[in-house]
Amino acid sequence: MKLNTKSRYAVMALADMAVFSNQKAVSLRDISLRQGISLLYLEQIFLKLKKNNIVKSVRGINGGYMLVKIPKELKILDILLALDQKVKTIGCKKDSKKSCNGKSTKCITHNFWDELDIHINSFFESKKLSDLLKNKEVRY
Amino acid sequence: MKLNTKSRYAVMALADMAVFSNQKAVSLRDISLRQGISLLYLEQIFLKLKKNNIVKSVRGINGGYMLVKIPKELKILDILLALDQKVKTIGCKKDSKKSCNGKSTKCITHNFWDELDIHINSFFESKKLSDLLKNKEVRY
DNA sequence: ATATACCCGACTAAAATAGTCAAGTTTTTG
DNA sequence: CAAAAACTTGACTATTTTAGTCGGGTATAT
Repeated sequence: MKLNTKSRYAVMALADMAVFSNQKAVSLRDISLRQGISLLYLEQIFLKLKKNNIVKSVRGINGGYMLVKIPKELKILDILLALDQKVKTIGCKKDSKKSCNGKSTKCITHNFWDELDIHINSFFESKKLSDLLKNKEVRY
Repeated sequence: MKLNTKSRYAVMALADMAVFSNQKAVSLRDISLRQGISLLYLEQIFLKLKKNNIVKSVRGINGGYMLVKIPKELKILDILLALDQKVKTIGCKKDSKKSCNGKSTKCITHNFWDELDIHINSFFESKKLSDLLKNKEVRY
């Protein structure tokens, strides 16, 4: 039950941007240095964030990325969805051969997993990027 | 963000037992047939459930497994822990080279992941095996 | 006796993960 | 204009994890 590094790095990087951008574009190079994330990997991640309209890019020297929304309005869920990290704790398609068929005693647990997904989803839905920055233990 | 099949099958199998055992041991063969889970895989799963005192075994003909606790008292969390499915959504050890170090802006998000873990954990902690059986849509 | 069912460690194929690499394009600044 | 900074994109790959299987046990009811 792990979140993958792409999602984690995405959230870290966006939090970094929220802290360090002052209405200016933040370069991946800077994020890479501050957060210790491979630049090449960040590029891959930001490609998706851009496609999903989480960030916008500024090309050329002094370019970089900017948040499309203010941190207070950016849901963590939207970040995860941008990286295809659907919160679906089991892959139980109705008509797949490899999984339960929804009938009889098979999938007794079906509704339980749905509840779990809702529980987790609602957490990510309720949390905004700005919520991460309130953290007392963080030093800038 | 997926639960592995071992954990899922464990919960399914135990729910099956709760439904079909009448104070009698339930054989893995029966569970395997009803739930469509490989017998060999079930054996591996039940080995762990037994080691962690979730079930007890009865050997020989007419043998099988029995729940140690009644479904109302068996937490889903205990089942997951038996299969090493710790709810730890990121692997962020303090002194690992591969992860954040807890200092400075690195791991801005640290506390957030902790919160997430707590959120999910408390779900599994609050749910009992008996909660799965109330499901209207299940037909026996 | 013998069939049924638990016991247990080792093994493996396939998929997912966590990146890297190469070869660009765009834009600013000197 | 040239050069450098920084975004763009698809393809590639090593490692790890997952989802099992296999083989050879042991215990016990009938």
